Amino acid sequence: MSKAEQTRQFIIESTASLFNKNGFAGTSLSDMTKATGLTKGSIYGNFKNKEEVAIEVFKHNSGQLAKKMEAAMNAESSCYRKLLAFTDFYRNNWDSLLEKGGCPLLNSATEMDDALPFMKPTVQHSFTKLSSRIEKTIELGKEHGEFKQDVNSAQLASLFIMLIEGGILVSKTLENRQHLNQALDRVQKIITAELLA
Amino acid sequence: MSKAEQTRQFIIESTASLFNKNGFAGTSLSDMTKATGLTKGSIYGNFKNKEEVAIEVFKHNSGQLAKKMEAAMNAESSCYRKLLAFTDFYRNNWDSLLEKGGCPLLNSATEMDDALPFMKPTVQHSFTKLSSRIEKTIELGKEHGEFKQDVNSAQLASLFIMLIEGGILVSKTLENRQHLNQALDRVQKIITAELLA
DNA sequence: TCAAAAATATACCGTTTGGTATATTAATTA
DNA sequence: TAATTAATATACCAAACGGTATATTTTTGA
Repeated sequence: MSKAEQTRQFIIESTASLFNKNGFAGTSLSDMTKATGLTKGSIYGNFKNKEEVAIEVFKHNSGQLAKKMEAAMNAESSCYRKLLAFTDFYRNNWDSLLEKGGCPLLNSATEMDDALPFMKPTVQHSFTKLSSRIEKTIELGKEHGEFKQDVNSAQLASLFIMLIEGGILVSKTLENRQHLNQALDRVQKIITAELLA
Repeated sequence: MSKAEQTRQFIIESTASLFNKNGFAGTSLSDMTKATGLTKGSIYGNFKNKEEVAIEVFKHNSGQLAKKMEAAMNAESSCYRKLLAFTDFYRNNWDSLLEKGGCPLLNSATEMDDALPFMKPTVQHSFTKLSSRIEKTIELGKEHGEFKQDVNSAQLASLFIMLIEGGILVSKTLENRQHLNQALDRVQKIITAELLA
């Protein structure tokens, strides 16, 4: 990794929670120089502009989350337990998620859709990737005979994500993780009641 | 209504979708003067600062929504149908909600929690109010013998809101209202399957 | 180790930011 | 209708904004 690549990565990591917490409009270049200890010249030597940093930061934030989740799911063998690992992932990482400013998908999607057109494709892709990851797990479970054959995998995946993101929103807003836990319980209930063969 | 009160209301209404779409940090005073046709002097003659406008705009946005929803629910007599009116409210008003920049609770909650402490109590109150409105309808249904006695009203209300807000988020992000519709279908399914006596 | 290239810092640019003191206009009421 | 008060516009402020040209320092590879 060249020096420039190192610095790029350093800038991304140093401003990761800054952008996730305060958003694009709420994060200034002086915030970024403070967080990195670098100067504007250095940042602009490694990135085209603030937009590029924000996109890379979002990719980093959502990528880190996806990587951790992937590891948790891969540690399980059955598809049923993979899905449980998916829901438990949010239970087990709630505190660290809060520290970093919450779910980057939720945060960026909210600011992006009306105000940051340059972010839209990236955020959409991130959502689709998470959704299809769950969908494929359900599909595989169907092939293995673990799950019922007549369920709509895509719809269930989307439903789980809506429940969980809604749970994160309410729990964060009301500062009470019980709401998210209830949403996760409900997802697990749906898995056992409607998915298991 | 005095001239000042009229102007106050005019400023709030003129900047309502501006704040809902672009957020607090993404809305500048020049955006506000453009939207109102008024000058900074006039705005600051009627409001203490930008924060006060943002708070009043949020109250207006969420209040309008609550008022419409209240009307839809009050038009029904049975609690079961009141809850259906609640879910159908989002189906019937999706387009107009999109025009205005989406759900103000969702938008403000996301920007508020890490970046806008002055907004926190107001947004929290708005969430609680919506939740207790649903909770009370369920409680009333229990009293009337419409609903099962052993359900947890507060938990169900919170669950419905999480599902719907998550549905709004995903539908808006992926520009496909099917997701929200599915979330609403699920809420209605829960009502008939778990709530109806 | 030394020159070429790459990375970082400095110092600046014009513009916009949120906010305010004061002047002007419009509304109210005696 | 005239005097008073209230509402709005004008003109300004210092600070911060995103961004850049250039100088300086570090890496890098020969």
